[in-house]
Amino acid sequence: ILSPAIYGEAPSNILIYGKSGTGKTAICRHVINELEKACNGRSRAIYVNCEITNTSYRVLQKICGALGENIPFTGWPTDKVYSALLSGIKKVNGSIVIALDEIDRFVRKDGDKLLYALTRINNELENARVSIIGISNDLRFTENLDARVKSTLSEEVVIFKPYTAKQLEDILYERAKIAFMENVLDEYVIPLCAAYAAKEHGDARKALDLLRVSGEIAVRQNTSRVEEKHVKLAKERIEKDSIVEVVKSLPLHAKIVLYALARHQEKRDKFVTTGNVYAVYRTLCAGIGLESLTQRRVSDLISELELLGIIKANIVNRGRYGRTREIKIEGDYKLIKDMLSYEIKPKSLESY
DNA sequence: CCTCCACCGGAAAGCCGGGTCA
DNA sequence: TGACCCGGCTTTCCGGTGGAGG
Repeated sequence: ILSPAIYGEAPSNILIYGKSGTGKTAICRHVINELEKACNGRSRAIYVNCEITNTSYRVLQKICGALGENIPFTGWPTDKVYSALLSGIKKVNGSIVIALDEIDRFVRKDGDKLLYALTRINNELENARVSIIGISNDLRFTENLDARVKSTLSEEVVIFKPYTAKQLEDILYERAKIAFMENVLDEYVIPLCAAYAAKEHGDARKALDLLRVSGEIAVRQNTSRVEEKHVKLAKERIEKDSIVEVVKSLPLHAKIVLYALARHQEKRDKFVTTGNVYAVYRTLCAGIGLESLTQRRVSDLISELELLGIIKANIVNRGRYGRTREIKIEGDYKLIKDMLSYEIKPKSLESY
């Protein structure tokens, strides 16, 4: 699709979709590098990761910087930045390919104004042409774009399918050759890593993490070989870490609700109802001198926790005893409880 | 077959911090 | 600088509901 750029012509705009770990970024960067090499300075290719550079201004600044127009990282009015961009572009006597990675994050935060400007910039140019590569892992992100932007941007759409287990294996074998000494990997280690990752929408990054952590665990255990059990341990550790991450970043009240649930579940292993959780939640709030939210809101928080996959909440009808949700923490509630008990310290823990 | 429990979940409006604009 | 807007979070209000028990 990009080959016209080699002759200084403008390639079509491209939208690339794919789940995380399917190689969008890696391939895009590689292709862009090759492109720059192939066209020998005639055309230019610029890569911007919008997850880090996530405001219009800074994206523009990045692009201008790459075109040799230095702009302070804050302070200029937008129109001045645009004219700097224009003069930067005019210096190039060919086409310019701009890759915007994680474009959905940026649009969510800053809207589509910049994209609109970029897709229309060609109208003001004579001998240079700009085309855009948008990379997103959200298939629906174009839905809330300006219709004109949407249609120009998706001249070409490329979808990256998730890797199959077999493909993941190939990738892992390739890397293992570099990372491990010969014959330290047990025969089933790589297929197992691949299989785990394939289950999670074929995420190659996950597969590689799994293999690396397995290796680290084996080293720490002073064994000379990496075996299946290490992979299993690695999987557990990665899962645990990600739960810890999610729980840490929860808003305060969600944490208290979760803590209430964990404490309740510790007492009785059975499912807990919304009413139960709410009662415990209120005493916890009172304990730390915090205004409690309404049950309606807590009900929503519970739904959010379920969406995050930390808890399970099924709606059940218990006839005479009403309709409610049966809630349970997925996996290790002790871990969650211990984590949160540091943060939430009721004055009277024993009151419940 | 009816009742009524104990919530669910939609709608609408208020609050608040942050940003925009003239 | 003040009027205004926006979006996220929260409250208020309320209609809806599947089935155990009468």
